[in-house]
Amino acid sequence: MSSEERRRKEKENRKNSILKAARKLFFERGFKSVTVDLIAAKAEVSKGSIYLYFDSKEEIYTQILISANIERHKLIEGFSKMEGPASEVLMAFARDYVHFFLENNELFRILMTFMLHSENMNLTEDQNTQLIHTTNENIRTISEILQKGIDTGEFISSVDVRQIQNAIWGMLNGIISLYIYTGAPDKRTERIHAMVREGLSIFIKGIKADSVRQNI
Amino acid sequence: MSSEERRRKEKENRKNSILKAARKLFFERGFKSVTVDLIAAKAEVSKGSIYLYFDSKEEIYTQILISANIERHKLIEGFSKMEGPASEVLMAFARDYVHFFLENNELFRILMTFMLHSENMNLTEDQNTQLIHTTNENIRTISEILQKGIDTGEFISSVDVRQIQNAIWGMLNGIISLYIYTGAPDKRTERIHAMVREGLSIFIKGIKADSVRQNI
DNA sequence: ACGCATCATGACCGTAAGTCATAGTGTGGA
DNA sequence: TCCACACTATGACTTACGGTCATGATGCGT
Repeated sequence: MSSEERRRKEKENRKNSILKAARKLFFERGFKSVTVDLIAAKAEVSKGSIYLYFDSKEEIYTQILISANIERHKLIEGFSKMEGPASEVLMAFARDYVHFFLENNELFRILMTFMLHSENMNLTEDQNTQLIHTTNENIRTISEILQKGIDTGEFISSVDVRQIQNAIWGMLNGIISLYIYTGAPDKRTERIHAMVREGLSIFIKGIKADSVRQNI
Repeated sequence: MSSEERRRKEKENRKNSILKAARKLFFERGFKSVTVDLIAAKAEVSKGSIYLYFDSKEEIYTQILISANIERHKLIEGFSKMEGPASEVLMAFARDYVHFFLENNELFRILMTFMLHSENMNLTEDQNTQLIHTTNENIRTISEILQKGIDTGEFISSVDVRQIQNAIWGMLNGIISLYIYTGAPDKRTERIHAMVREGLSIFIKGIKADSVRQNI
């Protein structure tokens, strides 16, 4: 039915405009200092309406990461199909990943908050699953690059791809946390990227086929 | 003066017993669901007294990490003086570090909360400095181990020790976050340790002198 | 024994998340 | 055209919690 369809669409729009307002506020001031009343004011709806579309402030916060994940997924699909040595693709991916979260500081905080406090986020099973799914979808790229490297003989085949994916992901997240903490803008950014480059290239050296001949 | 000294001591005791009560509660229920009234009840003091010793709930939370850092420092001093190949010492350190935070989940959350939200923690400059200092003191061990490895020729000398220290630290923290998120106890613990072992050993391979002969 | 300084207390305040009774709006049928 | 009904919007209200402060207790030096 056309009217029902329009209804659904309008509902989706309303939800999105709340999300958009919330996103802007959270990015400007962080989770704690943004009140639901503020979001309501910014989105030009009443507070009650917010709770018509979301169950809690935490859900709004989470939802922002989910939609960012989905958007981002489209942008990074290319990496796993990229030409050239897997090691270079991996470096490029890492650079992009770090760049993305340095530019979107608060998104990273959402990710970490979720990782560290998933139980206290009052999310439904569905929302939980969705967040995990979209996140996994994005980091799986690392596995794909690693696998390509193994297939072409560039990387040794004795590594557990999934585990290395997680180790690399962990390293990137850890480095980003470090940056967010030391916090300074500008110059610091370049140092972080240097750290990622150096750290990852050592890592790559460790899985390169020709550097471990004696171990095979 | 004896009476003034006793006063100071009693004050310190009071502070410690509040800290002890708070620690127990935070470890059981996490930051958010522990109220200051609860801490007061557990420590058998009034709420007002709590604020005689601490400026904010966040300060209590932070102080717990600081004292844990200090205690832990005594325990890990040994690592940098440990006999044997630096790579093995590094592995042992990593295992210990991860083990510590897996056992003390909430301490890790405090660390990360501080790293991600240091501005919103309402800490005085002093408290801030103290936390940074004690944390640095503990992770500097990594640098010391790396340096020893370089000095004995086990590791290549072309690496930036400080940067590698941070990369390794980041990796460990990232992996711990991942664990806390996937959360399951028991079996998961062994998988995490396996991930740390594999990740770090690849890393070590990347900085070992004899695996990069062709790069020198 | 008195006065002063320090410490302890819990009623109280302000703020913010979340709820709900009430009001508005648009749609389908008479 | 108008009515009834379902769905949506609203903001005053409730509740909970961090933090404060006026009042009272305690003990030390004189």
